[in-house]
Amino acid sequence: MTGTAMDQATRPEAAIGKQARRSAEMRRRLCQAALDALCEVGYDSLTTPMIAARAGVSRGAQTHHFATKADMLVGVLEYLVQIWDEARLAAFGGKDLSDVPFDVYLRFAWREIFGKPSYIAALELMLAARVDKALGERLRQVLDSIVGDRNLRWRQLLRFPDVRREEQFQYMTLCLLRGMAIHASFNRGDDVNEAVLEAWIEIADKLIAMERPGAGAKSSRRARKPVPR
Amino acid sequence: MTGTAMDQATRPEAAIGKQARRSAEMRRRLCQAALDALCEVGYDSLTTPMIAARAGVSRGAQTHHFATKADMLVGVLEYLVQIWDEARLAAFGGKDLSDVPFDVYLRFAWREIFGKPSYIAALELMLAARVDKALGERLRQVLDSIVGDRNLRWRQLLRFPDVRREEQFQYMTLCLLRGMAIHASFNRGDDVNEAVLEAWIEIADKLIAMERPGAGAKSSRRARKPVPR
DNA sequence: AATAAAAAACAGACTGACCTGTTTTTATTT
DNA sequence: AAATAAAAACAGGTCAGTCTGTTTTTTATT
Repeated sequence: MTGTAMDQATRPEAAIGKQARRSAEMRRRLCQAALDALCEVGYDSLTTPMIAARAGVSRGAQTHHFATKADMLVGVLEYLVQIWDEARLAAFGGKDLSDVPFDVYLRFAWREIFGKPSYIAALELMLAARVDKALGERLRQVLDSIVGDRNLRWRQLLRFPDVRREEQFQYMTLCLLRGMAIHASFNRGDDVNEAVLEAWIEIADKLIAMERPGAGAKSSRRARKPVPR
Repeated sequence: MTGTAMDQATRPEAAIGKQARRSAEMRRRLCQAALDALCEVGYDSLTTPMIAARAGVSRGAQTHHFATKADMLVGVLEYLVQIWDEARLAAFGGKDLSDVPFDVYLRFAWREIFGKPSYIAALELMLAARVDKALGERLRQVLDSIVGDRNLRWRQLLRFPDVRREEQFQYMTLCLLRGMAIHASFNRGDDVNEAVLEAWIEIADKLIAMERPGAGAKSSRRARKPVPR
């Protein structure tokens, strides 16, 4: 019906016109409401009327912007990705991550992304994608669109000579963070996650030191210039 | 109404009577059907009529054994835990795990438990528990009932002098496996999990060697008697 | 042991509520 | 005036829980 969700949702809201701005604002409100609802009631109980009500708009307005529920869900994930981006920019700016110690970045990732309730929403979407193949394809597309940038950031962060091992390390950390998110959700009131995070940092520091070319034991915590050149 | 689910589901089906056996069989069929359905259509689309239909029983029979949907879900998790137990027994018997190398156990855990589609079902239940507090309490109770045995097994497996660090290591591995399960579900057709598993084994071996008292580099892969005594 | 009473297992239908997607109407912008 | 945005009502379908009735098994009684 309308253009794809991404076209409008991610388009920088420049001076395109009044209705475009109104439209973008409405989409944002709906996505925010949907995300809140998803966090609060869970994927299973999430309904389109409820999203509209929370956004304070009619169902008609909603269906105009998001024709189907799947469209709405894709919109939510795009919105989330946007939030993550903004959080990263707020923490590190657009700067090269070569100067950021691994533990600093990891703590940021847990605190601002994986440890937040909204990440559970993302997980629920991913699990829902398992059975709804069409939705899954669209969600994967959203996440794939940032995988390139993410790899680049990790490249700056770790700078393993062996890129294959670097990727392994990256995915391992990702799996760990996701697992921690689940643990935090299910066994709440449990401080084991903090300990696990610290333990992984400890291990990671050693691993990074081992993988890097001129390795000293604590090389990862004090970063130096990106490339000696 | 009837006794708790566990009483009947886990009670050894000895000569208690014809009715008890029939009941246990029916519960088993329903739980198996519910698990299958959960794996196939996902938590969101799981319905009670659909479970009954798959089990080939009437809805009346179903509601007799599981009055509410939540009862049914608790039953599924109990059933799953039972399956995991059986898989472990089939692989290692009831024997002490002190002789089992870590990598063997970890590979088993991935192959027979976390890497299976049914583990996603368990994850979906855990995520559903986030919003349904009452269900969550019951599910946690089911899983808590095995946490003692699990800790014992890991104690045999790892034998860290520092139990605190051992627990850390255990939870770290658990988080990793859960994260891998999600990755396998969402990004299927991806062999990165195997690599991550191997990488973790490699790291773990070193960690185990470091934590153990008389440590040689490869001490973890060739296990020796539980306690020198 | 035989029979009557009670309890448990099973079957099928019903209901009130709610959800998704669609269609029809009204308002706002260009 | 034309097109887009928003509102409101509608239609078809489904689900969870409940209820009534039937069959099978167990227990109590004589």
